[in-house]
Amino acid sequence: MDIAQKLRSEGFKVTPQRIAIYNVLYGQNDHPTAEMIYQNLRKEYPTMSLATVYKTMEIFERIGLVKVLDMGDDCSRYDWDTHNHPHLRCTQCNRVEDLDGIDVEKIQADVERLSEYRVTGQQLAFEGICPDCLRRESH
Amino acid sequence: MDIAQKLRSEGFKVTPQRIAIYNVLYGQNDHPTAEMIYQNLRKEYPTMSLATVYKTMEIFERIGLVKVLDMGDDCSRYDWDTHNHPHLRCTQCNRVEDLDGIDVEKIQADVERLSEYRVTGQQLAFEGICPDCLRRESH
DNA sequence: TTAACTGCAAATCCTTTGCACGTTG
DNA sequence: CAACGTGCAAAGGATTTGCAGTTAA
Repeated sequence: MDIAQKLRSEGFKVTPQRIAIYNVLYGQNDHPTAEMIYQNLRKEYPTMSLATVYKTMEIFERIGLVKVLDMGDDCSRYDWDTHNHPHLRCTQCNRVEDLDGIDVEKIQADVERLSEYRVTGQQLAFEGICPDCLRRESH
Repeated sequence: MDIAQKLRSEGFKVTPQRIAIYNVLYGQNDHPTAEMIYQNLRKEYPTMSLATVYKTMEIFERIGLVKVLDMGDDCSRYDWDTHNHPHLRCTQCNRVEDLDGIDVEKIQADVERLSEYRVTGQQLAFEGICPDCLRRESH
């Protein structure tokens, strides 16, 4: 099911803005902020507004089309890949990356067992220095 | 080493406000927000200001006396227990709790191996429904 | 004594909201 | 055509900052 169908099936309308915003997000792997998405779209849609980006993201989050990330740098970042996985932010170049290979299901099961919570969400955020910046540092 | 000594050894002055703020934090296990600490202290220190709480927390964080938590509810929470451990927030009563028993060192080592980052910080935040609220729900 | 700290008020930054106009279904 | 969406501007809320008066060392 593509975004247009997903939106309609959840009772939302399909607009050029929503499609464009999703495409920006989907096309890159950089976990952009609302501002980054907005700047990216201004060229093509001169009337695009930041408010529309935020409103769209709220809908996308609600219907499971994006995951909102708190990476500890005072603004939300968005990920089109909504399966649970950890993220890393480089404190030097500020990039945010996905990390595969961690068994998040096991961690969540452990958390449920140890806490007796019914866990409904998780945010595994790491910060550090990325390989590129480490290399740059050693010169 | 107590807070007074720690502050002095790091070149900061020891003030009644700083001691009071630390004591509020240390005395309870509720991971309070700046606002909660401020409200808690107004009785005893009528002139206490929110700005002082924030400025104090910044210093405490810098010298390793507190850990700042992002629990996804739009405001920072503070934890006097700075050893790495996961936190849980109940989405119904909004409490934030510590969780012991997860091997965070192993997770961090896995993250470093898989990503090749030098990891300097981590934030393991879970949300869900706490045992009390689950019980309340089932009535 | 003096460098640091406090606390008020104002500023800042991200995000949300109100509303008139435009668009989708 | 009725409900929903857009985009501007203004509001909101957490946090930070400037600064004059106060305090720790």
